[in-house]
Amino acid sequence: MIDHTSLLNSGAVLKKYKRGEFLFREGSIARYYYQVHQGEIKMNNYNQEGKEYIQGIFTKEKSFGEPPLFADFKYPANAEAIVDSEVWQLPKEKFLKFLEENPDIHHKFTSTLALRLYYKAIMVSEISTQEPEHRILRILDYFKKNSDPNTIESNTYKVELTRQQLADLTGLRVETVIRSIKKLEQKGELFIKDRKVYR
Amino acid sequence: MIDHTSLLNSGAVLKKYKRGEFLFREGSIARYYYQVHQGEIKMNNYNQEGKEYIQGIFTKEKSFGEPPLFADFKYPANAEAIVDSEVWQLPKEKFLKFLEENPDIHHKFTSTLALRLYYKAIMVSEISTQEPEHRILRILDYFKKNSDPNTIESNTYKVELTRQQLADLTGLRVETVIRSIKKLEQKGELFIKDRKVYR
DNA sequence: ATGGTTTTATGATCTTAATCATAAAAAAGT
DNA sequence: ACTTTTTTATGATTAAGATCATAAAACCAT
Repeated sequence: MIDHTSLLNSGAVLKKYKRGEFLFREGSIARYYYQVHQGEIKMNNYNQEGKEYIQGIFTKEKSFGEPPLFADFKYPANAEAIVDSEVWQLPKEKFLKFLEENPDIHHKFTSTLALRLYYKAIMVSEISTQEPEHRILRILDYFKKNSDPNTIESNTYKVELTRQQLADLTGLRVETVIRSIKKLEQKGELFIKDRKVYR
Repeated sequence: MIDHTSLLNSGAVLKKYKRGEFLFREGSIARYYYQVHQGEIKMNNYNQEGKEYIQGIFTKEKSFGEPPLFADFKYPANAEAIVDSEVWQLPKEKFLKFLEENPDIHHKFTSTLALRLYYKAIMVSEISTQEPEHRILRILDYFKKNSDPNTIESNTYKVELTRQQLADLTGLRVETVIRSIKKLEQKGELFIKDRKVYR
C-alpha cells in the first residue's frame, strides 16, 4: 500500500514474527500502521470454546488493522502470523502525518476501507442467510478475484487455502467444508486435483 | 452528517419514500449520497427463500450507502424505508466535490467508515461463532450505545426494535429470538415490560 | 367500533450442520 | 530415515435452531 522508500522515510521498521505469533490482540489499543512485507498475516477472533473466525488474510504489501487508527476504538480482532513473516510497523502519529502530506494515498486508504466494508457486508449476509455450499463459493470467488492475475491459468484459480481456513472464513466446521467441496465438485462448480481445489 | 444548509447549497433535494419503498437495490450503481431527514431506512439483503438480513438501520441525520461512492463497486444491499421517510439526496459528483472542499468532513466520513467496519467485524464474528443469546445481547448493546443518551433513563435502554428485526439483524428466526429473550430475562440480563425489552 | 394487520407467543416436529470417533495421506521437523 | 504434526477424509450420532402450526394480544386504518 505504501512504498518502501516512503515507509523508511517516515520512520517505519521491519519486524519479524514467527508462525503463530500475535502482532496484537483483540481489545488492545492501536498504536501502529502495519503492512506485510513477507509472509501471511490473518486477523481473527476466538470464541470461548476456541472456535476461530478469520476476518481476513493479508499477504505481500497489504496493510491491515488501520480502521482503529482513523476512529477511536480498540482492535475488534487479533493479528496472527500464519507463517514466518516480516511486517512494516509505523507509529500511528507518523502514519497519520504521512497521509496528511499525501492526500492521494489518503484517498486510496479510504477506498480500501470502503471495499473492505463491501466484503464484510457480503460475508455477514452470506453467513446469516446462505447454506454452506453457497458460502464456500463466495469465499473462493472473493479470493480468486483478489489473487494475482498471473497465477490464474486458463481462468482457473488454484485455492491455496486449507479446508480448515475455509471453515474459519465461513463459520463452518472443517468436516462440513470437506463434504461441501465434494458436492460442489460433483455439481461441476469446481474441481479437485491432488487434494487442491481449483475454481 | 452534513448540515442542511450545506446540503442545500451543494444541490441536495429532499425525497419522500413510503414505508416499504426501496431507495436503491442490491447490485445497482451508486449515484447519490443519502442522508435521513425524517423516518427510518434499513439496508438489507434477501436470500432466495426471502429470508432477510438487515445490514443496518439508519435514523435522523444518519447517512448510508456511501462506501460505493469511494470505491468502484455496486451496492451490496438494498435500501428500504421502514416507515414513511424523507431523505436528502445529493448527486455523487457534488458530494465528492463537497468533501474535497471540506477536508474536516471528509475525515469524519473516513472515521464513520472505520467505525462501521468495526461493527461489521464484530457482527460477522458473533454470527459465525456465538450462540443466539450472545448475539442478541451484542445487538442490544450496540443499539444502546448508539442511542440518544437522553432516552436512557437510569442506565436502562428501551429497545424499539421488534423481535423480527432483532432476528434479521442477528441471522436468527423470530421464534428463536422470542425464546432467547425470555431466557435472558430469567438470567437477569434484561427485562420485559409490556412486551418491550429493556437493557 | 370494527376489521385487518402486525407482533408476540408457545408447543411439536424436523433437518442440517455440529460433534464425535477414527484413520490415512501428506508435509514438516529433527 | 523416522517421528511428529497437519491436512484430508468418512461414517455414526447428536443437538440446536429452524420449521410448522396455531393463537392471542396489540396496533392501525377507516
